[in-house]
Amino acid sequence: MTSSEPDMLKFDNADGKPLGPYRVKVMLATALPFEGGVLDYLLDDENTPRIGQIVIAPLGNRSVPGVIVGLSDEDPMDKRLKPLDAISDLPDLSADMLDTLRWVAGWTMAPVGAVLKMVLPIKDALLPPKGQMAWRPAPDLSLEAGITEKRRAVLEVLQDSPPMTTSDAALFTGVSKAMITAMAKDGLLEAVTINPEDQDANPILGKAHQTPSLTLTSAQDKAAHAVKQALDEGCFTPFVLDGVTGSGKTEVYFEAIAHTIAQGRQALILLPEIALSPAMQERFKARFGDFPVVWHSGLTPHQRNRAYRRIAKGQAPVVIGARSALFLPYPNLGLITVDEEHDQSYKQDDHVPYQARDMAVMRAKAEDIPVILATATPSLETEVNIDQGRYQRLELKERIGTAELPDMAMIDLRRDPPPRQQWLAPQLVQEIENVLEQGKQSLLFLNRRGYAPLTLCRTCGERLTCRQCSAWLVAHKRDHALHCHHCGHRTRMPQDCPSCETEGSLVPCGPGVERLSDEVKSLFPDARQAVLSSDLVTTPAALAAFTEDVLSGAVDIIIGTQMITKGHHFPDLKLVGVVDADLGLAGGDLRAAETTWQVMVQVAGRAGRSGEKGKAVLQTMAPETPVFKALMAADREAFLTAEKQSRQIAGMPPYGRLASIILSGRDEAKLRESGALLGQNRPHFEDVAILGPAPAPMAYLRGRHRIRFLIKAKRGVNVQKIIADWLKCVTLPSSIRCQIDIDPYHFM
DNA sequence: AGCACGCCGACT
DNA sequence: GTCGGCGTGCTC
Repeated sequence: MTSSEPDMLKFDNADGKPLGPYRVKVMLATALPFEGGVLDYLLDDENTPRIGQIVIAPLGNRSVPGVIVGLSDEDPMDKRLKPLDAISDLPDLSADMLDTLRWVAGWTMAPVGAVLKMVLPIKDALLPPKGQMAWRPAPDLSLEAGITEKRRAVLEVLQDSPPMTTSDAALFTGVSKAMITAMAKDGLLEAVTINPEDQDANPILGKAHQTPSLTLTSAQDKAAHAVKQALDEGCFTPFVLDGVTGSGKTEVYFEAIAHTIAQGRQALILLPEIALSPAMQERFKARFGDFPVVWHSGLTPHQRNRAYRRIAKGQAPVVIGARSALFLPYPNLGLITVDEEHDQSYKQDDHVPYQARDMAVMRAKAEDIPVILATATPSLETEVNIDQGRYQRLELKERIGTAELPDMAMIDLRRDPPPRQQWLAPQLVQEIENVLEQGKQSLLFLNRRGYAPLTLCRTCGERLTCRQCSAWLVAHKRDHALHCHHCGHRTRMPQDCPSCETEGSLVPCGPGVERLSDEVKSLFPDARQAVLSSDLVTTPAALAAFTEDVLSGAVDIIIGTQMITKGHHFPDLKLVGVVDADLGLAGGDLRAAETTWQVMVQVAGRAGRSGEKGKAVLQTMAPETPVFKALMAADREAFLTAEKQSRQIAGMPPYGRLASIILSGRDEAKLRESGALLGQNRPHFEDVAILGPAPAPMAYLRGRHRIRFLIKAKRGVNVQKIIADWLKCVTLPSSIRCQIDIDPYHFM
């Protein structure tokens, strides 16, 4: 092996004969607690090990994906060593990719194996699919021989097509599967093996970049040009594509993607899960002539397998995916786009708590490629990165066509309150009435699923809470049940108070979209309404039906949760009412003001996109709040400046650093003990404040009590190191779980 | 983290 | 008499 092939392990001896068998070090794609998540395995001398090679290894009684990270210098003849189960046919992970994984693990303080699991999420997809049995007409067949018309028709179809499986043949020729097998038995058909992946061998969109691009506005063209230049230079450049709804951001990044395809490289588009609608895919197809490969949690195992192998083999030029698509092993990544960059769902706490937007920038840096963060309302973190010269802003100021931003108005709920048990102020009701008379559409935005967020007992004051969590149970009218939005627990709505047993004493408090729907029905009995929430619209088909109803004008009043803010275009929308603008401001959430601002700009952007000026009305108890003042003045700069200042003064991200440690356990006393132990051993640094132990935001979740420490540090501090050193000096009982979250989003 | 082994309660 | 709870321990 020459030094120009650094990934190839040195394994030859002086005679040039392989030194086998090998004892290889394999990083396993599962969260193992010990050093590096690496175990040794036996590789027979039939195979030549390479660093980055994807394998499947036995572990206990299971079999898990892994990647070869080196050769062990210990004894390869060790009896305890297990041989690898299989070696993948997929391209190796690059050294850069392995470095990125280790970096992500270090940053998130997650085991590397947990990060590798995001790269190798499905074991089955690492090996080629089994060949399928298919049929074609027997070669020396004479059609004259007395066969039935039906059989002759089947043969004619199969003559002109590639071999088909039994069920495909039956489907395409319109006969039963039994007929196909009977024909095979009679020697009319010949069995051949087909590889189900053959049809994927030629990448789709092979000629996509030749599709004539749309006419871009000068601002769009300028933005697209900047990204194309970075693509040509082939270097890491983070862009922020900043433009209001309707300014044509999608066309710009589509243009950059076309350029990436033309370079023969892969492009990845990350979207918030919910925005992965068929509508987005259609839009893509309209531009590129074919559908992209999609990646999200709703795929069937077969679809996942197929998408994964196409991605890993470089046969998917464009991938549109949710955050989990970020760490897939693209062999030839050329561009990453993070759409709706500000969307907080990019930061999620599943197995590895990471901020997908930031990791996308890291990945782009490791791959030395450009990355586009697209948004109408940049997150504060992104704004600061622009200020400090790390990101380059591409501004799309012009709004396409003649549509203008809506007029903004505020309703002070203290001066103009709605009647008891109602949530629409008289002024808003009047506005809806006017719009109805014009035959246009209104949208009411309320970010609360269900019927009522709280049920309480009129007699004893009991508030119904989840027994597994400490959260309020949300009443849902549709199924007459109480739902816990934290753990998914459901119970039938009780008749009597579970605490004092008074009959019929329970009353729903506050509005959810279902209750708002009732109110609209009683106020406007003749108006046609549609509700969009994740409880009622659960499938892509239902979402498509909803969209169709709105677009065809079969709906007068739309009621929606946050789901409504993602990527729909309703041209007849004249009015947007934000029912409770204060919702996002309640509680001590760091990003509450930012979220409220973003949601309002997004929702307001829905109104009046087709030429006429729309109107956005916000109902609030606190019109003097700076967020609302800035919004009314349409003064984005004033809002951002105020928000940056308050974060800077508080030493909060992005000016300071935050981390949280959550300890959880079923035994509350034991948990307290562990909390106290950790608290006693806290380190003391000048630039670091460690708060806690305190009850975690969800003090009781899924049957586990939770306490939390919050680490607040100055910007340059290595919090990961501090936490690692701190945890090293205590041993927690195994029944206590310890979760670390770097830059947590929920910590009220 | 999984997953098995292993010892104590409510049920076909 | 079993199914099933989660405590403990191991994975090359």
